[in-house]
Amino acid sequence: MSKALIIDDEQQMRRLLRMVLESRGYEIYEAADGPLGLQEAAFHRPDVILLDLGLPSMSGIEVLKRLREWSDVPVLILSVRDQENVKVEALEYGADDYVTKPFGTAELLARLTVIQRRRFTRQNPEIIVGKLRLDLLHHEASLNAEQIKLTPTEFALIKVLAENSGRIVTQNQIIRQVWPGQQTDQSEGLRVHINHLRKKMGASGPQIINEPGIGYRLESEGES
Amino acid sequence: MSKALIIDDEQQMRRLLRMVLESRGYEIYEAADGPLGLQEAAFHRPDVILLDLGLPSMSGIEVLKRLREWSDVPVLILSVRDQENVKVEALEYGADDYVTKPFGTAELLARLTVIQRRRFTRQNPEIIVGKLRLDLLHHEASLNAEQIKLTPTEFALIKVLAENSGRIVTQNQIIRQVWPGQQTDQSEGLRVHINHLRKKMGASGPQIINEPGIGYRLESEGES
DNA sequence: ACCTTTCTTCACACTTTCTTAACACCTATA
DNA sequence: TATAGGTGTTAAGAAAGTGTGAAGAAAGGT
Repeated sequence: MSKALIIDDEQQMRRLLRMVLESRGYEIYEAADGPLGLQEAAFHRPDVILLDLGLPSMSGIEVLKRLREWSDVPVLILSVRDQENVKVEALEYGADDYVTKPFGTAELLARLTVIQRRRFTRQNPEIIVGKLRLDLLHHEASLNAEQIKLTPTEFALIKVLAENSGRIVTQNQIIRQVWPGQQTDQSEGLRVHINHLRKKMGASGPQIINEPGIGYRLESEGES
Repeated sequence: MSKALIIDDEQQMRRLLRMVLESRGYEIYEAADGPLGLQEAAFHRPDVILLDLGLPSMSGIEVLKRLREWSDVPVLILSVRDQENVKVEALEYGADDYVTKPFGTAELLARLTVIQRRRFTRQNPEIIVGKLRLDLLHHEASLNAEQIKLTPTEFALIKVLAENSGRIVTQNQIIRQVWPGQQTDQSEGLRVHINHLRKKMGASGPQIINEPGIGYRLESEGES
């Protein structure tokens, strides 16, 4: 049975979510604000977290940030309409998906299933981009079936790029996921690590393309 | 190739749907009543199900209910006019959309595409104006599903226009949002960036219309 | 404590993007 | 037709962003 943690300050919303999720067999924990939510997350180790962005005392973003320093639990964001910027920020900090209030229960459950399945497949997990293969379980990378040695930072970096292969990943997205809970400007170092990765991957594997002023994009070798 | 399952008791309707969908490259399975439909769904694992609400022996709602106990496959409801209550009920039980008989094939195919895409793609914050699509998370822009490369300033500019598409945005409004905290007169540069955007978007996408003395307006290609 | 590995910082060359400026154009008005 | 205000277009210098090598700092293992 999956455990779900609901972090929302409105009791009515918590009750609704509890009903919907319990009917699907979830075991429910609730928290009315951010600090409590983090506490519950640490204690009960839920399999998925539903996080409201409009919390009192501590913003949802802040909760997510702290959470991501030590946990990879799937997080579904609950937001109201017209918070586009905040939603983008939440996804950059590693939220998995979001639904907009008010939402249909069918949509909510579908998204929950999807993000949980995504994490689950990552327990025996690998990401493949062209000739590059990342073994997330053993933190090993191979190119053309030949193993290449990556440092932890390099691995975290290529992982972010590979998860979004073909799409641009902004520098903020990268930095927030590779160096969680860091406030110093890391964009200096980012360039260096990108440089190292390019050297190790060479010309035969996927290419790390720079989009000036925005970020980077991992492109499978075969594509245009 | 996508697999589609048709659950309908009228043979004539099944034949019609099969023709339409096969011409679109779907692989078709059929079932004449609810129990058979569930069986086929479990066995073939279709990518989408077309479900008639007026079934004998087991109602469409009942089929949907049972289906949703173990599957998240997108379901398109086929209903006749004057079944509003049933349609609402179907949506509450997790149907994705419905069409009313008799329906046009174009509408049917369009809805199928939409609900399938909705299931499998992660929802990113995006703005869509006609053929133009802005992905706010990845800072990507595409026109006719083809990616176009925009610089950061260009992206910020088209974003402001797209958020207010159809409406006039004054030059001051634009400048304040694209160059926040700037006091030097930026209206010189604005014209240049507008020019670049027009070139990159060409004649097929939305048009940037100038309203002399006031500002600009983004107009979706189809409108007057 | 030592050595090794990894990370960060810095300097500088290079590339892309932005801003500025000049001028052509378009439209309304006298 | 002349004039003026606003706009479209182009080009070039300025600014910002990026690639790269190396060296010092930090972390980890022995």
